[in-house]
Amino acid sequence: MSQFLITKLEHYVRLSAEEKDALDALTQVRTRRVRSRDDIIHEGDAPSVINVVLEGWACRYKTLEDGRRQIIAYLLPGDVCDFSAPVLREMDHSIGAITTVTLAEIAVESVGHLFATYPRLTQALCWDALTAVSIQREWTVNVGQRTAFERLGHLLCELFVRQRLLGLTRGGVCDLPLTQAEIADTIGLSVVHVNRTLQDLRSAGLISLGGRELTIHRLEALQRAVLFNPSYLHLGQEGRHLDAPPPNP
Amino acid sequence: MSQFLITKLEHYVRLSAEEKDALDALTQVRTRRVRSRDDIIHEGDAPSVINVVLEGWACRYKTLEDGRRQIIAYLLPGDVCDFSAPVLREMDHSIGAITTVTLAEIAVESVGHLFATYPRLTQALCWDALTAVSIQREWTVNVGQRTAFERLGHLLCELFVRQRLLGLTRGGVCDLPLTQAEIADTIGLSVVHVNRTLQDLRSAGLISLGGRELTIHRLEALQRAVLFNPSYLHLGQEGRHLDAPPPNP
DNA sequence: AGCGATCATTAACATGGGTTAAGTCGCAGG
DNA sequence: CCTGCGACTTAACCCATGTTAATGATCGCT
Repeated sequence: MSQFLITKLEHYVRLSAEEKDALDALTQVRTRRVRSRDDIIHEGDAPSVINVVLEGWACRYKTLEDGRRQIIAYLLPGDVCDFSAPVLREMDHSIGAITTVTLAEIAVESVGHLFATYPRLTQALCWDALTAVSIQREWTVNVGQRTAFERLGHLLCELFVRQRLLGLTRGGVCDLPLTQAEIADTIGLSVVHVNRTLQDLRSAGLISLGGRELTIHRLEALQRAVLFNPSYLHLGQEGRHLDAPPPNP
Repeated sequence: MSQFLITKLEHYVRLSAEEKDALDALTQVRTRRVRSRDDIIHEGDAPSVINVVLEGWACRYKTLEDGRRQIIAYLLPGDVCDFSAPVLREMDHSIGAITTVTLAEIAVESVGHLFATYPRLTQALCWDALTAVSIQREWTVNVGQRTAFERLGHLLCELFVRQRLLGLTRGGVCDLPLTQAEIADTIGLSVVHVNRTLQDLRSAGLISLGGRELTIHRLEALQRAVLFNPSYLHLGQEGRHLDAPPPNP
């Protein structure tokens, strides 16, 4: 069930069978299904459980009073939605389902117990949470400094590499269940310009995109073209050989 | 010494004298002084201690290969530089001193001891760390969705409110030791446009800025004009009355 | 007091990306 | 089979912001 979470954590720390079982047990107690486009948690809520994505894509987002929306993060299988809930109480942003999403609902106390019992697991979950923060910082760089072409390419690189980490890619191909409007709200561009920029990436022979599927034809070339340096993903030992950053002289 | 850190944490959780003393003791063991413009930690470093700003301003930043720079966060007195260091090892970004900065260097083990001994303190520090992440998310929204005018105003609001939390404001006045180039690299604009936008804010009668000092003449009006909603700062009980968000119908 | 450096300001001009408005395609539902 | 809706695409036009460059202020240092 929590296969993806385990796969991800094992890139940081090797887990014992016992630890994996404990994690697996937790995610099976209670699950929830949220339909595409519905909210998983809404800003202002004080969730009483911790949600983990088991299947499907979700996103964090914030909406300004006048309707402008910024997608702040994508949550893929194995990602934790609301680590902050037990401490901060009120959500300062919403989480929405992109596709239909299956969630594990985990009681806060069971997580506390997990932490107290398995230090290695705790370490791995910390690593994961800190990596999420690092991704957030990189996104600030992305919208702050990069051109439209770079922003879009960078986003696609990230989503591809993150999926590869989960074993969700097939060669140079991966899912990409986003509309262009969602992409636009992610990288701070208009839909029209996302479309234009997508054409540029296609005609540069770097990617194909359509039918919810992304193909990256030359990952290294794309990475170089958009200044994508995967070190912010903190792939760790296991990850590093999977995705050697382009040797940058 | 760690007065600002304590002041900040007390907005989240009331601390006992013993807890405050413990915190204070930690920050007095070893301090370091870094001159304006020098780096406190550089990307790729694996710091062996945890740095806390005692005095002065610092910033997190990332540099792209071609020299573009994005400031990712400001660190004010009481802010922790590198909570992630013990887990992730390598820094994925740099931290630089804006003004001359005094740091407390705290051994990782003493923090572990602190956590084990004082649960309330642990909770407060978690709250603080999670708030920092929330600020990072808001910055993504800021550069992604807001106009130049809103971005700049939003940044100024944040820096003012954060300083007020520390007791560092004098009426509507606070320090602002940033150059326009630094502001530009923070909100993803050119220096020239920051200057223009600053003129707009001034001629709207909202602020005065000069000589490292910012005056906000009408905070509520400014907040409304730039869609600043302080809830992402998670001010908590104590903070809320200090800074009532504009009642937003 | 004068010098050099850094920072702020302004003007003139260029452009990346936004806006508006059609038009097309695919597909779920009646 | 038609209808309607959501997503994608394209074109024409426009404006917010970038670029370049020159001029002033400010300030620490000698």
